[in-house]
Amino acid sequence: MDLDTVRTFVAASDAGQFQEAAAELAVTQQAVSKRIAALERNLGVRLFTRTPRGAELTIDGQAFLPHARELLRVAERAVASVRTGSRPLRVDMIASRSAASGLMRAFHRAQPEIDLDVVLLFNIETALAALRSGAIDASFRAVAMPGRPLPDDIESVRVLDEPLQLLIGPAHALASARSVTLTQLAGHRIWMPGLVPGTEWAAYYDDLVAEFGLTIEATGPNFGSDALLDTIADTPALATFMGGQTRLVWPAGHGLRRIPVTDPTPVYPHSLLWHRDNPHPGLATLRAHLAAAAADPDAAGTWTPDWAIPR
Amino acid sequence: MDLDTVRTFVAASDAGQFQEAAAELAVTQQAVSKRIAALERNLGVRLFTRTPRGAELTIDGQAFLPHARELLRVAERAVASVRTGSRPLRVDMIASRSAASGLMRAFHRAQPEIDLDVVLLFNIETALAALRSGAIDASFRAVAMPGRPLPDDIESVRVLDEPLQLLIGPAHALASARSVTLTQLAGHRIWMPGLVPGTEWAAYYDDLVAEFGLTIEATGPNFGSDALLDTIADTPALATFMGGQTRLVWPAGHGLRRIPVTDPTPVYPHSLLWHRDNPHPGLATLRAHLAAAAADPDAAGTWTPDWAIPR
DNA sequence: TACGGGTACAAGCGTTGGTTGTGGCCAACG
DNA sequence: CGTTGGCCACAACCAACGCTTGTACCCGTA
Repeated sequence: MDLDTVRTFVAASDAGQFQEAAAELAVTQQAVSKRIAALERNLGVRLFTRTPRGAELTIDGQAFLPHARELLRVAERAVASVRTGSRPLRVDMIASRSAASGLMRAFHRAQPEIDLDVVLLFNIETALAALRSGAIDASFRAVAMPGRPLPDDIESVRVLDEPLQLLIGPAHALASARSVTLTQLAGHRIWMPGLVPGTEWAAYYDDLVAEFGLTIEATGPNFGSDALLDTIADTPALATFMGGQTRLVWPAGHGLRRIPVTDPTPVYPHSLLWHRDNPHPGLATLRAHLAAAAADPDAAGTWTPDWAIPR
Repeated sequence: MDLDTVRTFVAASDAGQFQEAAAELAVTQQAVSKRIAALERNLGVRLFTRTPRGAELTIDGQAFLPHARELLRVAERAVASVRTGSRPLRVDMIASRSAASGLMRAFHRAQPEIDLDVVLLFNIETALAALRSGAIDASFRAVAMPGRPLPDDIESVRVLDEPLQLLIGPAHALASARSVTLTQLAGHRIWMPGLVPGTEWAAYYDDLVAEFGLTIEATGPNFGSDALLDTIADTPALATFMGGQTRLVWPAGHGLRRIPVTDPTPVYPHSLLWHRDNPHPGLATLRAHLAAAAADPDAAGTWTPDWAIPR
């Protein structure tokens, strides 16, 4: 199906006749007639009843019309998403399931007129390059380069500390615990599939392992969270970490448990990063929204890597 | 833009390389390459970075991808809307602003997995023909043929009585009234633009006029509800009727008032009509939903035309 | 009965979009 | 360090699509 054909259908429907639609689209009436005929042939239904004074929609055409309009709307948004200059605000985040996603959903609810696009870049270095080139407008990240401060032209603000919780199945030794401490986890197998070296998540857990002597297995490809949850639920000796604010589709009947981790609570610190000179109007709105919405978290009793962007 | 091109983009993005995408789409690798190149030329941005072992998305490509998927989803729904056999439940109603629209929105919230399409047919005769031919599955209508009962193969159930209210501007003589009676309205100008002869609305107001001696002006084309509301707000001597449950975008600063009408309250009786032999599975669900949701209205103190479908 | 306004059909033709064939690039491997 | 394998881009060729011009047909109206 060709969107020009769909546009022709909508124009003919609005005009009530092919000739006027043809004039609007700057083609001949015969071209409109052939386009409509081709669309009808593709769909297998008649869309217009031709009359001596024009063409009016059949019932099938009436049913198709709103879908056609929606198609054109979506197509326009798709084109706008890559338009240079005045494109939607493009935000990078560390993972689609992270707390940053929740922040952006809340922002979208508060400012629905600001068009958003989310991308997931590989790591902080890619994100910084993209911020500087203008390919993205903002990035939710936790870290500077290892051991290095952020460059001068990148600004940042700490927006959310996401506490990690332990996710375990019903047969796990800690299944009945109200909470666990990090030191209690020493010796337990913690499984984090899909941790890619070079990413901040990998660095985060590397540091966590080094500081508290945990055994984290990052082996194996990531088959998706469903497979992960299945395995966790079925394997008594296995546990995994999960963002405490993640609202996932909770599988029924698995008996999965979330156990808070304390003394200290490992938190993942999300900061918003942006380029000093980025002129996108939505960026200022996003910064204002996050500044107003971000409750200043209590840093006592929590753990973050020392390379995190300071607040 | 061509949807085959968009499909090619999504396939190449999923496969991570053009060759595999080409195999899936049953075309040559060169065709995929040309399609992607054409899409990039149209959009003005590079979507993939070509590497010796495949192609991976650029940031622009990542931003475009969800829009492309959405485009394909919408296109599929559009095609499904006119597919013969197993198409969405197609429901006709008397007006997009009527209470039937609210009922269908509630049904969609309760049963979001049932795909719906709404069409607006001219009058009851068209609707009956469409029900019989299977072009539509259900119709919200108020009346049988004037003076004739419904045919045997059409079944019906009364689902909602919609009370009409008076809509007036702040300078109208009745602006401060808590409620008005129908007899009080005699002599006042009531303006209902866009009442088309041959429709049930026209018949409804004809009967209302005849029974209570009102003066209803149906003259003039319908320039849309915004223009209607503007005129009502600015003209002290003008009033109009409006469905009491209509939730419209209430214009600010107009000072418009809704006054309940009593003794009796004119109500518009909505019934659901369907063909006895219609096999659409969504129809049974809709009927069950409406039967459960419809509160049996109190008929005392209300007025409906005598040709309404009896309850 | 002619006219005007609308649509559909036919013929001609340029352009698009597919295929085959080929070359270039880069990583992996002997 | 050269060869091989896998992948993408470019070129040439060709069929098919889609637009234009010209024309016929239909129907309400003067």
